[in-house]
Amino acid sequence: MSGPDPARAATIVDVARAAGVSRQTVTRAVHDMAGISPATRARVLAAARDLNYHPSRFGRGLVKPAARTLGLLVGDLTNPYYAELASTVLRLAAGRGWNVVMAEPGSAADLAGGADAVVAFTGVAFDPPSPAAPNLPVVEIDPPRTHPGHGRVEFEREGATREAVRHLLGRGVRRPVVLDLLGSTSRGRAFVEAFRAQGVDPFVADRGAGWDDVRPHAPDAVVAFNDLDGFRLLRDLARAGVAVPGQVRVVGVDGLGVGEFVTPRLSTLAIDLAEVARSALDLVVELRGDRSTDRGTDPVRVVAHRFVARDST
Amino acid sequence: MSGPDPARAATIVDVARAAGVSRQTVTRAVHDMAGISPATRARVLAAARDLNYHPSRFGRGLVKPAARTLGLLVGDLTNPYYAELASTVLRLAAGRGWNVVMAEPGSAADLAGGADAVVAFTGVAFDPPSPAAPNLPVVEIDPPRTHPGHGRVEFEREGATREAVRHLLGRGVRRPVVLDLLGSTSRGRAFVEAFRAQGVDPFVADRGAGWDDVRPHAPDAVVAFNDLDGFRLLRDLARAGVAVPGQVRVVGVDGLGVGEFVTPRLSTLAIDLAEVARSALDLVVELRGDRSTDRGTDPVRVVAHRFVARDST
DNA sequence: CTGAAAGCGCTTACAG
DNA sequence: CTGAAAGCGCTTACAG
Repeated sequence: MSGPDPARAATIVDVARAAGVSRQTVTRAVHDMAGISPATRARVLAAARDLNYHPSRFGRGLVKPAARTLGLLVGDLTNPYYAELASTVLRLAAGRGWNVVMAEPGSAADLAGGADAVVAFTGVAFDPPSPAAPNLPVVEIDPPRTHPGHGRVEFEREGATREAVRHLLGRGVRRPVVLDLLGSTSRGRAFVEAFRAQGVDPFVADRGAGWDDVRPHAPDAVVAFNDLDGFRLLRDLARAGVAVPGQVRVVGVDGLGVGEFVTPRLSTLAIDLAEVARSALDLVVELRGDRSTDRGTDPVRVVAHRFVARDST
Repeated sequence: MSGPDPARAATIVDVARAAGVSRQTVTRAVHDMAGISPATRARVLAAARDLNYHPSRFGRGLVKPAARTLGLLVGDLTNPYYAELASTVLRLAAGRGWNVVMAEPGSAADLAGGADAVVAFTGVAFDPPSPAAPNLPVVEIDPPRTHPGHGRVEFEREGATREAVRHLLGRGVRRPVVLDLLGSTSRGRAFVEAFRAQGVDPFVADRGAGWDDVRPHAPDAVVAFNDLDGFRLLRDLARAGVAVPGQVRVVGVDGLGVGEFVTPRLSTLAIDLAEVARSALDLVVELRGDRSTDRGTDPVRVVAHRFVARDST
């Protein structure tokens, strides 16, 4: 009684043996192909069931054209900003016949192993396991620093930031506070510079600062790090009995759709995430085709923010 | 001059030939293994670069243990409800060593081909390509109907719904409107039954109905189809100058975190999506191990909603 | 440090 | 209607 090792997963050969047929007859049954008698098909399918047979993706992929797989590394899906980008990428990728394997930062290593190309949008730099995945096309969205060989979708913030600043100044703002990550990100720097260019020196506090931390500076405007932070600030101001935009004006960054539903509706720097997704996928295709000669300059696309004035300013 | 077909992607053999070495030496170079001279490694890597060589996931997967792949089919990621579930599944799956390939409904066919198991959470039933993926473990979350052989995570709504109804009735509600998908879903039916059990017959309108459509019924409460719809309704009521909860009380369904930030804060039926995700992954594991004998009853987990009373009721 | 051989699990012609 | 053979692209022992 030396049957097949039960610890080992059943293969097509096990099924063939159990059904008393050849391997290709199993293939025919499983794929519902022509040229097989109903009786044989039933017998094979029963054997497959009994053995809990799962066809191997790898064996199959090796021998017939399979969908390309795009690795999508995306910061916290819980933030609608990332979720919306992911949603668009999913739709676009499906349209182009790609599968998408997703991960949030931390499980990046596996991602590179299972993907034919990677798009990363996390706020931190992405370093693929270099030699194990040679020539892996990587596109980073709004990366904190450039990485030679990677494609980039860059965000143009200056124009919209200047517009937001003009908007605030035109409404009498003189004591703005900019909330930014310690160490300062490009979004925070853009606001600080735009204010200074207009002769106003903003106070910069850490992103984590709440209204209580900021209040001593007697601000008449606060630039939140992103919309989600802006929502929280709006709530805290309401609780503290501070009128928005009457006493304090608030601006967010990201352009979340739900900003329409908070009170007051949050003004924000929005970006077209569908365009971002489209640009990223274009770059992936471009990088794949690259013969890796003349890689003098890395491919780049630029997408611009726009200022959306709602009720909070 | 009959070089390799340029249309065909380069394989390990092409690289070996170009570098003048054997296949396994290419493997050594690419995986940064010991037992290869620096000079050889450099030569191989250069050849890989020149030929734009991408190792085949399939060839590799066939021969060494690879991460399992979970297919996650999820309705519109743009809804934070689905996004939060996806986020949890991603985290949990990564912790268990699984990759996750995601899709939104429509590209389901490819999903089944590239995954070792599927979790579906879409609001519609999921039908995998049956014979081509025999024994594919499938778990559906809150499916509209049962499918023999599929695992299910079911939502228990009755308790929380009764609680919400008691809450409303206790505040004087007598003319509630329930917004539901035409054809009625379990969430809508649960509300209707709970109201009737208390001697109140609610008016049922289609989910798409706006405040203008509902107003003629002079409702003193509206049960929205989900939180997102509830946000919209809240906005429309504010514009129409209707006081919430003073004149009309509003309840949502889903328990979105952002419900904390709209005005008034939206009362809702919440569900612990982390628990839902955990249950689904447990079922996947259970189904994979199943020897497909004694499949008398399909595995099921039940997760209960709870009523979260905020300011809109 | 390097290579010849075997084999992973499947499908695609081809023969009968 | 069914099966024997070849081959997809890779890695893992094993030999030198």
